[in-house]
Amino acid sequence: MRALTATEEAEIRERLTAIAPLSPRTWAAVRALGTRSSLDKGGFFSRPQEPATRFAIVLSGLLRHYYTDGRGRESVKAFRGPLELSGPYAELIQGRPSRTFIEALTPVELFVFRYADVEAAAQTSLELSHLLRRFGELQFVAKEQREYEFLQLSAEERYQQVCARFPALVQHIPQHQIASYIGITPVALSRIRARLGRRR
Amino acid sequence: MRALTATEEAEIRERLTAIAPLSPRTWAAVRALGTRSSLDKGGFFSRPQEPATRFAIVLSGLLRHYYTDGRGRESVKAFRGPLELSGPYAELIQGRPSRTFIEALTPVELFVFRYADVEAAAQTSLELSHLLRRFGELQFVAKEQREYEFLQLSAEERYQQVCARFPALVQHIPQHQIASYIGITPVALSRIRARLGRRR
DNA sequence: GCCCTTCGTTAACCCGGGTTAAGAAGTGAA
DNA sequence: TTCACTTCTTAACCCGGGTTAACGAAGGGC
Repeated sequence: MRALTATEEAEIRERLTAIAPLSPRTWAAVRALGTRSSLDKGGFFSRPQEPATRFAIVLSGLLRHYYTDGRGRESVKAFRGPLELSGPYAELIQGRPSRTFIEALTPVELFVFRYADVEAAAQTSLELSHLLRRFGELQFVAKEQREYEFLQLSAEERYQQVCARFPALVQHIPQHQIASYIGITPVALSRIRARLGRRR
Repeated sequence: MRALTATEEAEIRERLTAIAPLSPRTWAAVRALGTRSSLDKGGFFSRPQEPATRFAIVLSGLLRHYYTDGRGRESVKAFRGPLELSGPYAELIQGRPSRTFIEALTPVELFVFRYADVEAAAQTSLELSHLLRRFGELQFVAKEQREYEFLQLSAEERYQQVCARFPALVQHIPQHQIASYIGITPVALSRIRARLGRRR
């Protein structure tokens, strides 16, 4: 378990500062709470039934958040890449066991926090409390954006949004996972792609 | 503009306390920031283009959050009833102009806050900061639940969820607004209801 | 009373996406 | 190399929901 490189530290700090102001003291406290950790491709950062206790900042690699229904059908909630935050957030908030798989799509390096530690620190730090709040708010905005896409966009339009927003992702991720992310089957996505290809 | 009744005060306080702990001092500060206000049926608490500056606790009545796309098609994001919070939350958070209509479906009594006031107060109050955080987290959980419903439930199942969760609402709200809430057309909802009726 | 609007229902037709199945191409392991 | 597995594509068929239109019922305003 290596320490953070100077570059990684700077990146994380900048990332957090973009969410909310972060004094040197608070940053030092946050940094001390995290530990570096890695996952092999195919490994899991979270699985259903496990207690939800940790979240992480992605240092490198790509993760996928998903769950399965009773009949084993997967639904992809999100993909997370470098400097994004990953974890079973809804379950952490609610103090419930995890219901979501978080899987490494590539080898992944993480900077991991125990949620309870951060929460405890936020009890005495306005800055940290504010950071947690801003973080929750951003998560909310992202979900509302997704709600908008389901309410007002067709599957084809949702696919084009994904292509526009995460061009790198579309290259490197199995297509059926993108289909699941936009709420359709792999076959349907294949047809959409054929349609778009023909049309151009 | 009347003051809050003792009952209303107690209800609001209990409601906020259920979100996060609230000392007498903090409660007094919060209460002092709000003002009572009312809307006639059909009135708007928020409209697109307006600056997003306020949110409110519903004292009585029913509100509907929705937006329209370019072609005037409405999509309902949420319904809000007594003791729930209403406001263009995503826009408040982001400091952007409102994009959502918030319409009174019945005459409505509100206890209104200016978001900037509450934010400012949270700069010096850990308790208030925590309250805002918990509030954002709950909003997030609600949206994630909605994402789940779009990803894994059919329109018919989504309708049954609504019936189970908001039985009162289904009685009193125009059906086409419920259709919009679950992401289908009024005609489709009518067919689903006919199907369900036949089946039982 | 009347008109007008809103709301819900039903029917006909179309189309997008689900389902199943088959096959092609690529990848990895034995 | 061969076999197995995954991924993607295409086709055929079905079904749910969108669209349009017509109709009836309910409610408000005059």
